[in-house]
Amino acid sequence: MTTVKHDRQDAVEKATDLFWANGFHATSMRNIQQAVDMRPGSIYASFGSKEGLFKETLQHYARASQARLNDCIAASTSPLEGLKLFIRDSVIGSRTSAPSDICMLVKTIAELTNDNAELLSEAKGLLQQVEVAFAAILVQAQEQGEINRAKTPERMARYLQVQLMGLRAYARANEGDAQVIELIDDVFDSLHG
Amino acid sequence: MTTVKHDRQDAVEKATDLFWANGFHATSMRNIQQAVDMRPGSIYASFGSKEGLFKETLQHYARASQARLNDCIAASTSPLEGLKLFIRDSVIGSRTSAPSDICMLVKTIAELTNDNAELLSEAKGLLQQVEVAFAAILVQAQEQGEINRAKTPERMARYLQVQLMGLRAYARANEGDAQVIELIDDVFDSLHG
DNA sequence: GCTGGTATTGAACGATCGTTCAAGTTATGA
DNA sequence: TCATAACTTGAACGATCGTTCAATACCAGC
Repeated sequence: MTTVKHDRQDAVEKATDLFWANGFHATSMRNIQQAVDMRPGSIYASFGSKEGLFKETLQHYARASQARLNDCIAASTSPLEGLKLFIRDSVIGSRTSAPSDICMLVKTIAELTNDNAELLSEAKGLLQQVEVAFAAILVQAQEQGEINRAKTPERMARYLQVQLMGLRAYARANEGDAQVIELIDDVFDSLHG
Repeated sequence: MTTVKHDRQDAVEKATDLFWANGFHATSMRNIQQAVDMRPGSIYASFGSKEGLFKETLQHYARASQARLNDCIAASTSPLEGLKLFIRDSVIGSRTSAPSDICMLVKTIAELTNDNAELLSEAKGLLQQVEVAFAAILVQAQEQGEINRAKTPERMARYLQVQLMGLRAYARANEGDAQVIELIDDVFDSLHG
């Protein structure tokens, strides 16, 4: 059923791509109006403000990331391999298909300050949810004996989060894929030891 | 000798703090005019444009970072310990004293796009210089037998770069220092193995 | 077919953006 | 002391920013 009412979900997705590619400040409402084919009045009726729309795109991005993580786990024979697939896909895959190499949440906490305190803490909170998801998967990996129990799942999840942030930032700064793949292998080798 | 001519170096330093804290787009020329106590004409006579000034601040930041790295090496008994001191200081020290937790160069490549291609590649180039400096120090560490020669200095320098980027981003996203210190110890433990 | 509410339109608002430049001020050398 | 060069000033420019709102178009229920 097609309605005259604009598709909210579609608008959020298109806005996400713009914000992800260009950041909060460098994306103007006029850029968004053009991308989603809505006039300012409709956008403001739906989302309230630029900040309101941006907040929804952050949540949309995080939701999509969680779904991709679940897919990677489901497609793999073990939890740890699923994690590696996810990280590989996040770091390498984003280079061509995604709007930016860098994680949108990391990009956001890098760009924003206390001038946009609510958006900043929203991004921080969503990042912590990712870490929690990592920890849950690592618990399974420990139970299945894939990794030893020398370190707590929380500590390893923290470690993985640092690696993912660092790898994606590094991938943005440097062109070659080969070196990055090598680095990812190093990360998962160190998890077994 | 105090001249009526404004102090270029001082202006660059103050502009660096502003750009580092708020990013390129969120820092207006009027913010800078106020911080450096210059009128627009003088600034544009000295630096040409906002982009020109920003480029100089990137170079100033990189120069200061290199100097701090040298200081850390000089203050330590071994190359590897000097590196650890540098990374510790970069990640923990920046939390209170510096304008931002995150490396200004990483923040820049996260924020900017091809709309500011020259600034983007300038930041990338300066980041590569840091990696080269890491590699040179790791060569010394290998010669002194601090770390084995299983991996090339370039590969380990790449690894360190990823860690530094990741740790500083993580430090921005999460409050506690203790967890970050733990993570840094993990990094240098893995370098010996 | 008419009516009442809901959604959309696009011109317009004041604020702020990066930048320019004629006018004014200060230092220099003869 | 005065002409000239060097530097600073601050008002002003056009463009664009996020946002508003009266006018218009649309559709459901009677």
